[in-house]
Amino acid sequence: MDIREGKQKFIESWGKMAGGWGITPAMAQVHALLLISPEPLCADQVKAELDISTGNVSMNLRALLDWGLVYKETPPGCRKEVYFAEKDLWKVIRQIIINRKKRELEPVLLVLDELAAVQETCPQSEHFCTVVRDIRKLTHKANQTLDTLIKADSHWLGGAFLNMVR
Amino acid sequence: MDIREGKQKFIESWGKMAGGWGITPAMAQVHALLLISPEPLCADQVKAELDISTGNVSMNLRALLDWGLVYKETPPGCRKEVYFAEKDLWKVIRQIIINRKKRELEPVLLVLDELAAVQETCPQSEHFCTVVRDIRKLTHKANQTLDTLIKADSHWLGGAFLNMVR
DNA sequence: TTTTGTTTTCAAAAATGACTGAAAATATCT
DNA sequence: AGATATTTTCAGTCATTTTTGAAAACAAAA
Repeated sequence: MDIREGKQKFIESWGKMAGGWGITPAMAQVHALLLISPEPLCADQVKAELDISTGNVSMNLRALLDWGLVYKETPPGCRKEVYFAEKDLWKVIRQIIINRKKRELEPVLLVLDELAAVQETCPQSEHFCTVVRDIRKLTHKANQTLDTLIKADSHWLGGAFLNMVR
Repeated sequence: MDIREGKQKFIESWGKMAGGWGITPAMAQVHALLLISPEPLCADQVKAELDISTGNVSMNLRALLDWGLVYKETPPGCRKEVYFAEKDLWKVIRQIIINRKKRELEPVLLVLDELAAVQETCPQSEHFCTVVRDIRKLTHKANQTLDTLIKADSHWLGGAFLNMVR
């Protein structure tokens, strides 16, 4: 397999995995392209390589910057801005965790806290409260665990996983 | 907050979280309903409670059975089949991990293994191979970790998370 | 300040994915 | 077997999400 084919396949696969991680295909492709590019790229180059529209490139570069997965630099004496990806995978994962936690876990946490106010007045509500309590406990625990992971440094993060495997 | 309002809110929230977990809204709603129902329900009751079509109920109950999140029972002397959810949350999470791993992680693993065949013949391909190698290592590690989690019993699973938090 | 090159915004179009409804298949009961 | 109740399937419709493209905003250079 040569490098051109490899790049293409990589970008395509990264895009496919995206759905499951709360990332749009285009965003994932831009990220993949920047990940494997040794040099920073400008918006135009990204557009050309991936064959997606100017607006799409702009929006997704912005999103990746917001997510903390990509950085931007303005070379002196040059009008274009260039972008490059965070290459430390643990940092990448951490950023993804942070974003998904905020987007998905925390809203649920809020609702579960609200639901704790339901009174147990009948067999049905008793069962409901038991289930909600269980989920609430677990969700809070997951939330704490993620907070710890987020604060931990990359070395420790890898180590923790390794420990679980052993 | 009374039980009716609580149920509704719970089902709605569960549906919202669904997107991020590779589950359709309707599937999540059916699951939520069965989770908080003290008694098993038949397809018709699910349809009535959630106000979704017969076909949708059927497809999603089937999917939940496939995922191992819901069980089915045929009460003797009765024509309808009734469904009830797995209530042990660790089992639920384990099933979700199993399914998502199969659907999302394993295909990527395959591609990465293929990409290992790219030759390092230029600076660009050298960088490409480095990135792919890193991702590949990490992905395999994640895969192993998940395998361990899946095999572990519920008690240990909770314990492992607890340890990480500490 | 004007020109020129670049990025952002956003309404509309396209693509994707989920849901419906009715017909077909299956299962149960008499 | 025939009648009836239940479940499954799937093509078509509908809703949501993503992408486009062109105009507006912005920024640097002249």
